[in-house]
Amino acid sequence: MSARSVTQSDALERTAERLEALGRPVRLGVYRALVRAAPAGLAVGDLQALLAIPRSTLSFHLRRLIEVGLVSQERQGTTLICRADVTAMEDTLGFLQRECCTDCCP
Amino acid sequence: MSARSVTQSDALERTAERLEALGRPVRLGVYRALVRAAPAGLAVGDLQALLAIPRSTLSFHLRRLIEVGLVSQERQGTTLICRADVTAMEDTLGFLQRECCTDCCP
DNA sequence: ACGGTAATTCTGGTTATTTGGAAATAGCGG
DNA sequence: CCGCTATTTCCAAATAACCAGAATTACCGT
Repeated sequence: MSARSVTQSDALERTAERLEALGRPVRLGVYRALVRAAPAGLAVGDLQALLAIPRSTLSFHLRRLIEVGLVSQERQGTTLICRADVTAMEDTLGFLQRECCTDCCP
Repeated sequence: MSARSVTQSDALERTAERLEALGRPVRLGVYRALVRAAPAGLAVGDLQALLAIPRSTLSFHLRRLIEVGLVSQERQGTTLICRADVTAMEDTLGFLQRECCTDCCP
């Protein structure tokens, strides 16, 4: 309805989305590798070699992480550099900690 | 192999498991309600009234949260009191923050 | 033991996710 | 434009998740 429609339940949905994205060992592994490779990032091919999973499978999971804003890509010639977006993670942890600290440890 | 078999990838799997459990709006909502009701906790029936979802559906999702250690139950007569287990969440956030802080913000 | 309340498990139908090979796309160098 | 490398999209099959009604278990009071 209103222009300011970022309600609390939107935040819950967005957080859930990101948690779900990280809630699969393969994807959490991908994300971890990217965080460790920060700030330079890692090419898709490097990730593939590192994690030893088929290209198409990696691509599928990367897309998931990108869709929810946890990872971003930048093209450099023929290779795509992937980077973890720390802001998204901070937002997610922030929601969790806020929820955790409401009414129980003020 | 060894008795001390809690490897780093076990931690990754356990974390992923918990993130997946929280990675569904319904379950994140359940968990949030329980955190807010801490330390007293909430009966299953109260949760059901609060969230307005069918009993069996709530039961299904609660089991998920219990299996991964995020929620515990204590029987009080005929009612089951549910509580959020803060330790599990702290472990999960700890893993995430540790991963986030390796090589990128020392 | 019986009746009532609280909650779980059973069951099935439906929908979403994961997976990886094969084919298609994108960009560069010659 | 052609070949080459890097990566994605397409596709089909196997698996897993979700939902909610009906049947079941658990516990208490009388």
